[in-house]
Amino acid sequence: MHKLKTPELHVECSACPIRHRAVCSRCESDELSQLEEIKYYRNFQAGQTVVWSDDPMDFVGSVVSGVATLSQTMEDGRTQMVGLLLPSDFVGRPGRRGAAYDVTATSDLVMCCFRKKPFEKLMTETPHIAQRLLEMTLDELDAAREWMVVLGRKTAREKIASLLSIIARRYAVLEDRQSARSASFDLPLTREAMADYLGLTLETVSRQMSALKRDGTIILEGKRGIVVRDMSRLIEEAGDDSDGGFLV
Amino acid sequence: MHKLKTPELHVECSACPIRHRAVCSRCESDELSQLEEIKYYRNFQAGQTVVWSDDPMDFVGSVVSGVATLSQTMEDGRTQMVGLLLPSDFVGRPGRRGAAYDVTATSDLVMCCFRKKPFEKLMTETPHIAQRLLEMTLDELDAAREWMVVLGRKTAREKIASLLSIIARRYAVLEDRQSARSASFDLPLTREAMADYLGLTLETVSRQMSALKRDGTIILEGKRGIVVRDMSRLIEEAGDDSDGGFLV
DNA sequence: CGGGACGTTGATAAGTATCAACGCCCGTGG
DNA sequence: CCACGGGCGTTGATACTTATCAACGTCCCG
Repeated sequence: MHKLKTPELHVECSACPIRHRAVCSRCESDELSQLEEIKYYRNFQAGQTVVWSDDPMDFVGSVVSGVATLSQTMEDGRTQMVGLLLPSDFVGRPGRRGAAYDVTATSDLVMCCFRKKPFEKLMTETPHIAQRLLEMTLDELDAAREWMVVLGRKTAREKIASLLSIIARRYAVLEDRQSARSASFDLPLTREAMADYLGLTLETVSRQMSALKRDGTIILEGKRGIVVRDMSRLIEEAGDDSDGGFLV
Repeated sequence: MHKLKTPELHVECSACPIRHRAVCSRCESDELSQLEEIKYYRNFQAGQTVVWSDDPMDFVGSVVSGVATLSQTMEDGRTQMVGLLLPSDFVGRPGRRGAAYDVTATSDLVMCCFRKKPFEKLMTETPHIAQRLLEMTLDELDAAREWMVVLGRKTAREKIASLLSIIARRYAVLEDRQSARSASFDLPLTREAMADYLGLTLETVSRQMSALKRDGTIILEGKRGIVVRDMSRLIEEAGDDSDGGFLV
């Protein structure tokens, strides 16, 4: 499907693109060099599975570039995505043996991994890592709860608008363009993946995307390209009282 | 509505019913006595609001007894419950000024509170508290994600069965009766609160409760009393592949 | 006795899922 | 080089689940 990229063998932490957002962001240079010793990079192609739910997982790590999803599948095949992992997001849980969810790369993906045992040891020794991990986990908990509102109470149209504005917001933060009125980005998800995220069918996703396009809220450029002329309008469509961090 | 109970003025941490489950569970006796100094109890009547979303919140704390809910309300009044707080659960986020959600007592409630500033200071000094808080937050994140599957992919009947089995499980854990085949408990929620938790209307909740009763999966004793003769049957109705921790 | 909170049940409407057909794009192999 | 096929997306017709609107019942308290 895609060509195999040559893995980047090793990047200095100090030159790392997620240096000041990831789990290591609070570390001093000596702590960083300890991490440097136990870290290694892994590359995944779009579509590849990083780990399967319940498989033993002997590492934790950060997304350096690309996008991955966390999802859970019921016995009969219904699946629900429970997390979207963008650069700087953390994967894996210290103190647990197996993975709790399927982790799948939806684009080519680079991860910075730490073997779990040494990472756990480091965590008990360097509070800066544990502190940052707590902070990130609390943020993820907030995001999960925000998503519960989307899943439980929003209409299909609002769900789509919510997903688009969350992705736009997260890219804006990563690229430091948070105050822009407009946004354009490539959707890192197929219609089916969007459906799994939103608790809808792919047909409903497709129809609502068409509807938002017809109404001029978004412009579609090819299958994946999204242009949002007016973020505040999209946020309005999402039915949020909060502006989602835009235009504060 | 209910009589005001005389507050328990002070309980020794060592005699506290949630001593070994709450955020303090890892603490040594000297750490416990530091917590003892900054703690105070607050009582709430059923129906009372503990804090409103976005209100300043100068404390964090643990539920000692009773039940509370975390919920979020959209501009137009739609509300979604995003958490159910049972004894030993933690409320509030260190490092944030305002509350993120409405916290409401759904039964008479006793909370063990810590003023936020001293608690945050203590957290940086005693890793046992931060460690336990990280662990609890990761558990909550898992619970939130499990709930996303319920909200996004389950039918009304499965949602009701899921809620009942989660409540049964949590009570069983609190009371150390985890391996019982049957369970009976009082629902700490009205039909409307259940609906807000499940992303349904109260009418649908009522109908599905009646259906589960008609089919013999549950027995209703009055409005709130629930008897589950066979937990495995309820879990089957919930559509879970995991048994939710029962009958392992 | 009246009123209000809570719960149940019924009739109907609305939103979304399901089943099905079709279009586009791109890579592969004859 | 072109035809084929598969992955992905769109659109339509219809079915089904759940929401909405409404009536009524029960219990408890003033």
